Amino acid sequence: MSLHPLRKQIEEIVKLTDDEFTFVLEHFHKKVYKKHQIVLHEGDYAQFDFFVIKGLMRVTRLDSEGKEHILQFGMENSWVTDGESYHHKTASLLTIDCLEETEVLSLTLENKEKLIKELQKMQIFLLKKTINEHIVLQKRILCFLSNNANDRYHNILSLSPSLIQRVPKSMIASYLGVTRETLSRLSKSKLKM
Amino acid sequence: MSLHPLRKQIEEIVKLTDDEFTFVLEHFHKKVYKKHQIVLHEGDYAQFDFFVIKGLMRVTRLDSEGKEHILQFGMENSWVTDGESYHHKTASLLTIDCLEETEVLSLTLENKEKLIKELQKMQIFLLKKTINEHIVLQKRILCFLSNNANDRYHNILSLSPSLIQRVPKSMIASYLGVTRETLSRLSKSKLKM
DNA sequence: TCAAATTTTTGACATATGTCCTCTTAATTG
DNA sequence: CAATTAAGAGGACATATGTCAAAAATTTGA
Repeated sequence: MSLHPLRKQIEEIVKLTDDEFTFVLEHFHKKVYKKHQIVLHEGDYAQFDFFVIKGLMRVTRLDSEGKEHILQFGMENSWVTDGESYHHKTASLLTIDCLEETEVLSLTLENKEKLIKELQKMQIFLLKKTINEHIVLQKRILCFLSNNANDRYHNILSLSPSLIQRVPKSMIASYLGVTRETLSRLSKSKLKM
Repeated sequence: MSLHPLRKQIEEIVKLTDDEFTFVLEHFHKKVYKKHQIVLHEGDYAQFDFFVIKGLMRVTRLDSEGKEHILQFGMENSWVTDGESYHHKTASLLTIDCLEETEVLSLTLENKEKLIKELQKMQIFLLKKTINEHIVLQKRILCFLSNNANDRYHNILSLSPSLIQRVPKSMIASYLGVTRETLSRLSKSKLKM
């Protein structure tokens, strides 16, 4: 019998009883979005934090020249939102859409705050989860600081090999901060090594 | 009468009584480090999370070619540590040193965990603080994705004008991910605009 | 205050990456 | 299945950034 993916993630940090997990789940809403569906438009307020059960989401930002940059991919077991808009209730600068049909559990800020008040364990979980995400972001910054495009590409190849199978290389390029042409040429120089 | 800087930061998120703040402070140790002193060596375990009262710290990483990259500056009211080493008790890949004589309050992981168990408000503070730091890191990543060196430089100029006064430009260059020569040339192209 | 050390600037050139374009192939959809 | 769209590769050239060496400016310390 397989554990619910959300429960599995929570229990990597704090153990829950069946009743507690049922209680947790009551704060979420299950939703299914279609491929290409936009779940957060730039300028809107991010109402939800999404836990991805199945599928693939993408968080993007348009720059001043109209170019799109990918800040994050959200695969199974990832959490996806615009943190600034969600927590500070401001207009979002980001867009979130689905690259595949995507099933999520959505959590409003209200329900998140209710949940952490009612169940102390969830506050511990959220703190540790946020700390772990912080570590991941720091590593991504270090990757920008100390690696060229080729190294960043190989880095993501080894960190998320499955992602490369699921999204076009032009999106990987956007995530890495290079053009698709540059990425296309890197695949060669890699072979030389 | 001026509020203790740590208390001020905490109370931007949760209110504390005098007794509560005294209790919080008991979990910290005050330390003063000399200019150039290294407070975390690469390979060591990060024993402390530092809250900077006065002075300036720097978090760096050596890449595979021996080049140094600056991940973070920690001025007054900043928190500085290697999160991965501190929370996962692993050997640090980072080095932390002081660019000025620096006075800090240091917090061991043990004391942090004691504190959040004993005082629920501190858990809320730490969660919100971590969320805010997360937002800052995401913005830095977006800055790498969508801006060239010139724009990144002007970005930090407007975000942290005081930092520019306190550290050599070569360190700003390292923080921005460019060479000092490139940064030096940018200061010109800026004037053209 | 002066000499030494550090930091910044500059030049000449090399390399990495971006831009615009075309062509081919693969994927999607009606 | 056919028609359309999207993705990937590649050429030719432009621009941004890095490298190395040296000079100029600034800071530091005796």
